[in-house]
Amino acid sequence: MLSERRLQVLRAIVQDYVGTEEPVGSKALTERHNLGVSPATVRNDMAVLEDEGFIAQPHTSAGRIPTDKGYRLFVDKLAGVKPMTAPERRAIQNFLDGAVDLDDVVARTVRLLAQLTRQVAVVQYPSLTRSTVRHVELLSLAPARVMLVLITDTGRVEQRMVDCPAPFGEASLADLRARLNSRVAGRRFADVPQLVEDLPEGFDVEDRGTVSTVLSTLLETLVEENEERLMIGGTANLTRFGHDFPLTIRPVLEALEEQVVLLKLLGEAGDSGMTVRIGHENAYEGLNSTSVVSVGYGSGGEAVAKLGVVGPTRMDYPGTMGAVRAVARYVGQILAES
Amino acid sequence: MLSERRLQVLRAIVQDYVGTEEPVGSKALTERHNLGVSPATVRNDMAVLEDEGFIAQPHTSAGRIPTDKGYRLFVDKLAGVKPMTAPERRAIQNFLDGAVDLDDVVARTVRLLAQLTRQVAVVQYPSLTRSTVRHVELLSLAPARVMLVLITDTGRVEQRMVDCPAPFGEASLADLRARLNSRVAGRRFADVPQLVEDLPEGFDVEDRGTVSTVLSTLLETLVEENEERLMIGGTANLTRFGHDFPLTIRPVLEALEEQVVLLKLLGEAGDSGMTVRIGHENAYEGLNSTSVVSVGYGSGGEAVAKLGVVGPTRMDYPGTMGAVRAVARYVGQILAES
DNA sequence: TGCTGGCACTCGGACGAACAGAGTGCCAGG
DNA sequence: CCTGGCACTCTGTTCGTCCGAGTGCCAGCA
Repeated sequence: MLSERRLQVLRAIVQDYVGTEEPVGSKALTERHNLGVSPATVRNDMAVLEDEGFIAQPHTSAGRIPTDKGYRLFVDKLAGVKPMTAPERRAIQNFLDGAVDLDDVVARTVRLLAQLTRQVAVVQYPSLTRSTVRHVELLSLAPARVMLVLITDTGRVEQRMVDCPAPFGEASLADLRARLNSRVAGRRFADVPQLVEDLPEGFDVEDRGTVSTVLSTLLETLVEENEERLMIGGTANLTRFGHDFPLTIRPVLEALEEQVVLLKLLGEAGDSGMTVRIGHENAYEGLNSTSVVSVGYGSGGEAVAKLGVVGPTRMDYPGTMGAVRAVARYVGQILAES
Repeated sequence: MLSERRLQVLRAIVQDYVGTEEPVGSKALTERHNLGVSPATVRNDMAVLEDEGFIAQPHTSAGRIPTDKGYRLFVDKLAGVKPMTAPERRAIQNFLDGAVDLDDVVARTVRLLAQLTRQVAVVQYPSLTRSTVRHVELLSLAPARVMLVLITDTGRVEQRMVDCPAPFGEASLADLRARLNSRVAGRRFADVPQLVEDLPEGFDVEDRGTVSTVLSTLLETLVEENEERLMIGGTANLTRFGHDFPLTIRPVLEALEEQVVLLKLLGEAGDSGMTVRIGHENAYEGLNSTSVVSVGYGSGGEAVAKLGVVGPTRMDYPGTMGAVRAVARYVGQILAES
């Protein structure tokens, strides 16, 4: 176990490095933080911290920088979550309150997060499978052509075209619409498959094919692959990283373009509470020099999706965590109201 | 007027510079292109081209690079549009055919364009005001709460919550839905305002307030500001630009984040045919060292939106234009089918 | 046992000189 | 009007030198 002072030294190193972006030496440390001991003592502590793997030197005769392990300890034990100030909270609320629909909420959230944290923001759309059905609408566009529109309690809307095997009358359509809604309205999407399983049986033989087609299209839209969407923003903040660019920024941009990667990233994060994944803790290689701070958000107590930011491992963790938490909270409120 | 050979020299300079990313000198030119004259002659031609402002040298004793004006001449007079090969065309079609809904079409188009051109792709959603109404749906969520869902012929769906001034019965809602659709279905969005103007008059006094509220919400969604959406992709390609990064890439990323800027950019482009804006021809300062190739696309003969790519002025114009044109064509087809 | 001041050592980054190479402009001759 | 030749100008690179920051270690002190 590390002594109290050594932890303080580590904390000081992280804070200074995050601020200056430069390796920090023993002398500078004692000057900026009054640790009450001499540089020599700090050097000894640093040697220990280095042995333990919490810090490293880029080369002999340079200062130390925290390792991923060092950041991990910092986040877990040494730093709290810095709460937003009252004006900041007010600004968040005002900004989000102006949204007109779900797309707008998500877009605003992304911008907000990016601005607050000065990093790349990622916001997942509310998951379909974890939402409840508000309404299913069926529209007849042509005798054998139906449009299926799904609306969730979080305001998300999905639509699909369905080509029917046989013409389908207006009356049958109204019938199907009514029966479908009475079964699934207000229920969780995850339960829909069981709820509609035996629905075709109540219909005339000639309509059953169409009913089944409609239902299977409905179920398809719930498949994981289609259901997850997300929005990102603040990529311009990547240019603040370091000045060793292309190598750093390239794989990050690539990762951000691959929604699959991002979704996996968010998926791996814990389901409740805030998750911080530091450097190599991220499975995806391109993100090995970045940290991801994410948290679930939802209209009720339950999380319907996640949001977070991606930034350099050298980031202001307390501030970032505070911003992420605050934004998630307000987005949840907004969704609950709509 | 420039002699034929001088134009050839300019063409060669553009081609070589695009290929190598390095200033091209007289000797290298005569070696790679058989112009049939000596380097000295080419030098004289270059001096003329430089006087006319088509090329420039970064510093004395370096080769020449094309100026914006040079690229302009190249695009207008010296280069055609390089058509896609048959396999490429097939790949485009296959890739786009798999889309399940409009979001998917747009998302796939962005990816495709980014891959084909290895640049940043921008795709605008079909404009509301230029589309026609397929259906307007009204759903009662609570006694005084209605959800408005707009569906266009291009598959775009918009929804809004409406808080009614008074409770609104299921019967009145059905009535409104029917009357509204009979008036606007199949009509252009741009005409909707006039078409619904006198609609409240047909209703009972107590319902008129609600009807007006619903209608004004409907009209709001058609306002320019909300109606334009777009998607971008391929930002990772920015890292291929030059190696003088941060300065170049930063403002571009910032511009791309600002949808307003992009929309304006696309808006300025000509309405029909392909538009190429080179370097300083772009009004937005951050894009002064980039070129934008854009073209309208649409389900019929008429353009409902635009798509294009943003890349360095030093880009393969014929290839890029070919890809943009081909993709626009196929997207139009897909939209017409759905 | 733990802290401190002192000291020799290492290494990277900055600075400057010298150099090679690419490319130009100009000129005289075909 | 084209060509070969020539002197000139710049840039980028390489190499050596120097400086400073920072370290590790050690002996002394509480």
